[in-house]
Amino acid sequence: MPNPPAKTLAGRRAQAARNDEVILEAARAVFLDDPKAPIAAVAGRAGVGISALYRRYAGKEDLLRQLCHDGLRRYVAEAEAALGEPDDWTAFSAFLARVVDADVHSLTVHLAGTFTPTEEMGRDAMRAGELAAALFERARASGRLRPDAVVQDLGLLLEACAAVRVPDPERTGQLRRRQLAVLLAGLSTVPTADPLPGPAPAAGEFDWRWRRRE
Amino acid sequence: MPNPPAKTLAGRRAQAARNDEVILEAARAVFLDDPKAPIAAVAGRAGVGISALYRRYAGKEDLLRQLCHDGLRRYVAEAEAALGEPDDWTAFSAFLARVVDADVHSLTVHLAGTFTPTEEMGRDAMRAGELAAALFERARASGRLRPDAVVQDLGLLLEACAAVRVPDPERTGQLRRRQLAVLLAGLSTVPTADPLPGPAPAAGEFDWRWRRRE
DNA sequence: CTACCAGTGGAACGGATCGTTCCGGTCTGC
DNA sequence: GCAGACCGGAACGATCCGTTCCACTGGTAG
Repeated sequence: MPNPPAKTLAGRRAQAARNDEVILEAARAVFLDDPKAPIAAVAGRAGVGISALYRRYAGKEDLLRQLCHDGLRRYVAEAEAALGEPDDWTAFSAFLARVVDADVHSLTVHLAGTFTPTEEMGRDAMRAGELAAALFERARASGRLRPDAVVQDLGLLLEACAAVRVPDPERTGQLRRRQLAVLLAGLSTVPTADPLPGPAPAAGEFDWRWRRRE
Repeated sequence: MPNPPAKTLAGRRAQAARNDEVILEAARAVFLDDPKAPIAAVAGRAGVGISALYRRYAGKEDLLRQLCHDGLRRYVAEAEAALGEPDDWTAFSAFLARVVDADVHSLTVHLAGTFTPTEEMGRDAMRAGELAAALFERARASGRLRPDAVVQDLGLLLEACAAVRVPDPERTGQLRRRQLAVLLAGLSTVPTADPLPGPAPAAGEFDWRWRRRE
């Protein structure tokens, strides 16, 4: 019981431990793509049976809650890390870039309401708000933020970035960075010299929406 | 028999004509709120029975198609109207404001894929693209647009505005205007003097997402 | 070496949802 | 009057989905 032979490969315990990881990853991918995807889709994506899921989580709600809480913790972690950055504006914009890249917004806000939150999540959410406010105030103090912007504008900004979505996840990331750059420029007082990032959106790149869904 | 008339305007034909309007309006409201809402929700919102719907449309797909096509026509109409505006930048930004206000983006892009489009819609979509490009080029010619912005960035911009959503529709409109102002400022080369419009988002204004959804 | 059982795949079940059809009733226009 | 346009809404059948259940397998303890 104490020590499994080889951790790299076979072993029932090893497979189970690996499945923990694989399932969470699949769940993240699937539910980010569609917050009300069926549980079977997660199992399919993970390449495991449904039992493997129900062995780990009491039900769908449990899984969603965990996923959302993970996102919240990620948000808090990124904010704390950003507060360590000396330059005020850099701390602010880098934080947003990290959050956008990790798609934390979809993970938290878009999954919220599909489960009953725990008290700990409430506390974490409050802390997240405080940290964001701190970063925002530092950015404001740097004088580079429009004076009429408020912390809550970050909610609009993150929503705008999360709304960008194309079939290819990597391309989605690039376009979100571009969107973020435009929004940050719009919230800024000093005109930026940097060009808009990423390959610009191309003609027909959004046509996939017109193809029949599901 | 236990049904009193209770109508303000007499005439069966009049009621039918009124229902045409009421149903379309209800359908717009309902499907804008949730693109895959059940047909019964539209009937309920319109205050009519389901038959009143099926008398007018062959099926759900038919209704969706009509709604989407209406949105497309609205887009084209607004673009044509905007092209009449003498000032290049004003034509551009006013067009976007009208489109955002009418929520045309949700009506078209978000409903696309839920039905098989007609050829006429294809033509209209193409014309819409050309008109948007014309407006964009005029804005660029005015020198007020960042040179590295492209027409397709309008897709990102509209998506960002459509993503703003709170329970109160009027408030949603205000917040979308604010989002649009930030994005336009971000796409612009000259710093704008106008402050961000509308009451700024308030603390807790986005908390409704955390309340349990249906 | 062997008996056991943690861990698994996936079929089966029951409930919910939704598009569409159908029928009985009402009221208008003629 | 009365034919039929028009309506409300129950009923139906097709999915879809969360969860349970069961047979099976191979690592592991003793």
